[in-house]
Amino acid sequence: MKKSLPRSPGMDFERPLVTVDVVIFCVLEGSLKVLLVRRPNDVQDPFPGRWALPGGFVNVEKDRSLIDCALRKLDEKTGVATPYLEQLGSWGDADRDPRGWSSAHAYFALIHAPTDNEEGRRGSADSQWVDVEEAGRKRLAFDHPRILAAAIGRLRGKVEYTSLPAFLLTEPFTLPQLQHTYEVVLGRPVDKSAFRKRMLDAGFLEEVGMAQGHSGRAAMGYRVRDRDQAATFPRTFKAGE
Amino acid sequence: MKKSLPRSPGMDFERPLVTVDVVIFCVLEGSLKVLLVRRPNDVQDPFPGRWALPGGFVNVEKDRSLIDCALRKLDEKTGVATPYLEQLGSWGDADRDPRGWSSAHAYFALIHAPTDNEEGRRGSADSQWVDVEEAGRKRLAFDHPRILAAAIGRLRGKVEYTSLPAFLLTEPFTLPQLQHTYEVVLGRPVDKSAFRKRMLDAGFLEEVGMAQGHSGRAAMGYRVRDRDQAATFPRTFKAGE
DNA sequence: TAAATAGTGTCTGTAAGACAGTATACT
DNA sequence: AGTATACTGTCTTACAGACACTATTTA
Repeated sequence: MKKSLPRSPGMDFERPLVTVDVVIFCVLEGSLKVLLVRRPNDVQDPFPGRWALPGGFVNVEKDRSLIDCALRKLDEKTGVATPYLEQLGSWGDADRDPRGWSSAHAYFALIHAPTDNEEGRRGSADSQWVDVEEAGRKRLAFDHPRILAAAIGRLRGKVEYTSLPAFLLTEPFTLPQLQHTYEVVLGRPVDKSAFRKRMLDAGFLEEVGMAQGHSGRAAMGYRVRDRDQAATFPRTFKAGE
Repeated sequence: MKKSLPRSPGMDFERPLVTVDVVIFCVLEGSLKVLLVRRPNDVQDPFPGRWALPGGFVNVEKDRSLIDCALRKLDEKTGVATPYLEQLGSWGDADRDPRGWSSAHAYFALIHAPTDNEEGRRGSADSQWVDVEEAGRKRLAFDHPRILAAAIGRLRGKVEYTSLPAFLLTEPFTLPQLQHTYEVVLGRPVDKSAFRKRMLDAGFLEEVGMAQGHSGRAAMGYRVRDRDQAATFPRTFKAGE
């Protein structure tokens, strides 16, 4: 297969290792969590037994593209096939992997909280949902601390002016639920009236019937109109309630 | 060197090709330009003779990191050592390079217009400053059309709420010059009064004495306070003058 | 003194935060 | 009826766009 062109004379140099890592977020038990996996406890392996972001080498046979590779890893770890997925950046240098010059393509994904029957809410022995604050303090493998920090920074930043938190909820959801998700990610309260105006004016939500089930007045249920892209607002949030 | 750990059994798979490409912008003759290079006219080579973005394979021996590699390519093509440099994204799949599965790390750089004595203003036979509109219509090598489109989109987008155009000018510059640069990149006029308030309030500029030399009233000269990061504004521009 | 360009002041519209008020569900 | 929650209306403030005005330079 391939090598349709004659092998150029300049092509016989050492190639870097290429990995894809995915920072997977969800909101669970009222706080923002990230999925960490435990590296195999094998002395052959770099960082044995340490927590790390899910990821691994690109498989030239199986993966048609970087995004395919990211989706594959996400599906393997969470069973979620259609998340919000965004490229975060890439990190590559001679020292980040003891096995050699390596470059990592990092993605970040937003998924709704796992239900009790899938894979267990709290994770398993080699895979766990960890509070972002706590994950930031852990001594993760490779340069995953800076990748995680970049992901959290990007998420917190974009929440100020996009509809990203909508992808952290199961549909349909109500505006109070969405507001709560914003508050969890931002780490501060936001004004109810301003919040509702903002979300409804942005026009990315679609009414989908009343949602009942708890005490108090019933709320309108919504879903996002176009799950392939986030809405952006013209202005950032200010202080709050 | 390296290979300090025993070669793991799972490490003998095919590695993708890894390249770094740089989208280099400047403002020349009143319009936004991008640097294109001509690929060698060699049948061994993919896309012989076609225009492409400057870039090439990561050299594991010479490049300590991806950014180093990007800076090296920029310096080789333009002689500029301290540009504004930002990671744009990465593109990788089985088909973008006929020589095999390849991934490209793309950066974009903003530099001031080349002076007449360096390398020639319009470029040379194998390297040319091209208007972005025209470059967008060219049939560039590889998937460079989509990388270029992403870079232009990112630049135009960020100009709405950052100080990026300041990096397209030689220091010191005046506020009218800066406004003109914004207008060139945005492709539309902006209001003078609002513009000045915005720039001065953002506090990223530093007065550096009056600038004379042409007809009309002399203007204050400025330089950016911290060349390592762009300022961001709370709001986006609206329509204009 | 006129032309050209730099810089300022004032008005207005828009949109968000504050917060109190109204509506509708369940017990 | 009372409580809990969803939703709306009104006031105020901040800030950007519009645009006319003043200031300072060169010809």
